[in-house]
Amino acid sequence: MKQVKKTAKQDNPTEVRVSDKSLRQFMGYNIKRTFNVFHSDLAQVLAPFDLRMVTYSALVLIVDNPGMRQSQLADALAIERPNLVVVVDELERRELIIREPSKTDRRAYSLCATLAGKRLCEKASEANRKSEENLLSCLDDETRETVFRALMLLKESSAGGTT
Amino acid sequence: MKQVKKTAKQDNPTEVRVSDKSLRQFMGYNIKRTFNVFHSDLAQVLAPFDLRMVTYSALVLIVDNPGMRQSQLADALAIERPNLVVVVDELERRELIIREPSKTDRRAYSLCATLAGKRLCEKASEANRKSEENLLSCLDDETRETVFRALMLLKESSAGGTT
DNA sequence: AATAATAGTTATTGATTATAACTATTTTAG
DNA sequence: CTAAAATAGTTATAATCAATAACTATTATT
Repeated sequence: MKQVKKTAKQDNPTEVRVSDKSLRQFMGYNIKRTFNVFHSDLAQVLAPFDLRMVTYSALVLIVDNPGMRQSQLADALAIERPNLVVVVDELERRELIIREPSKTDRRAYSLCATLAGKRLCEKASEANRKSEENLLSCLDDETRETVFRALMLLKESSAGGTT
Repeated sequence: MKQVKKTAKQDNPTEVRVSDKSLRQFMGYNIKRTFNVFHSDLAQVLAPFDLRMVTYSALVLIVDNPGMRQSQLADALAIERPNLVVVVDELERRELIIREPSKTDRRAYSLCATLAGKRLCEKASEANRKSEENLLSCLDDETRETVFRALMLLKESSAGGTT
């Protein structure tokens, strides 16, 4: 991550504060900056569990959708199949999930979380909830609900969701 | 959304729709998916101007802050100085900005937009506004304002980013 | 039976992001 | 004033992430 530094040079007229007021008028800019906050926060929250955002998201989806296929997982995560392989490999190596051959299609694997996987998932999600609660503490309940619904509408307005 | 194929396998229980309901409960997840929508939209909007998100953002900041230094720009964009060099190089090569040696500090450059840079910036911003207006059309004015203020609060709650 | 399509994989490339070290200055400390 | 530290911009390089083509083994289509 990037740290903001403060220079000692204050008397120089070119050292005036940088304005991003034009960019702030765009919703996309504000969403990006806000996402950065949530992203770096989540990275810190997940670090103790040795999970990254993508491995965590994958684990949650597998816990919620036992028996799902890798291609479904790739679709849900909006990442390419080849890039998912290493993610699933890691989860399997750590015995958080198992890959068992599908009974009905011998090309495919069924992904299921192990007990350890479910436990880790629950702990990580609980930590995530706590941390988000903290981040969201600056908003009252009604505002949260409004923002929540608005984001749902926005992200589904553009069909598919795949980047 | 992805449609499950109507094949003979439709009766296979593993072919069931994937649920992301656990992830949806997290604001961070919804913000990320929403950002993806805005990001890919912006990429399409900027393509005709031969601008990427980072070159566009840099240009806007330089237009708004004439004489700013590269290190200030890097801070404002939250990217590393070395990675900014190629961005500034490109903007200068295309004669959208000029890099002139600072009068007061011979290590530094003052960045200023050219007339062409200002014009391109204005056109790109106008296209961006139109496109965002379209994306935001699913929200009424009051909701937009609420979301806007909420994002401002959230992104500034965690002290960082653009000063 | 021949052909096309799919699931997962490998290899590879390109883009993005981060780190270390260099130069030319400027600032600070003794 | 001089020596050491800090800063602005740069280069080179490494690490990470995302995208594409092609391969295998199956399954589906005609």
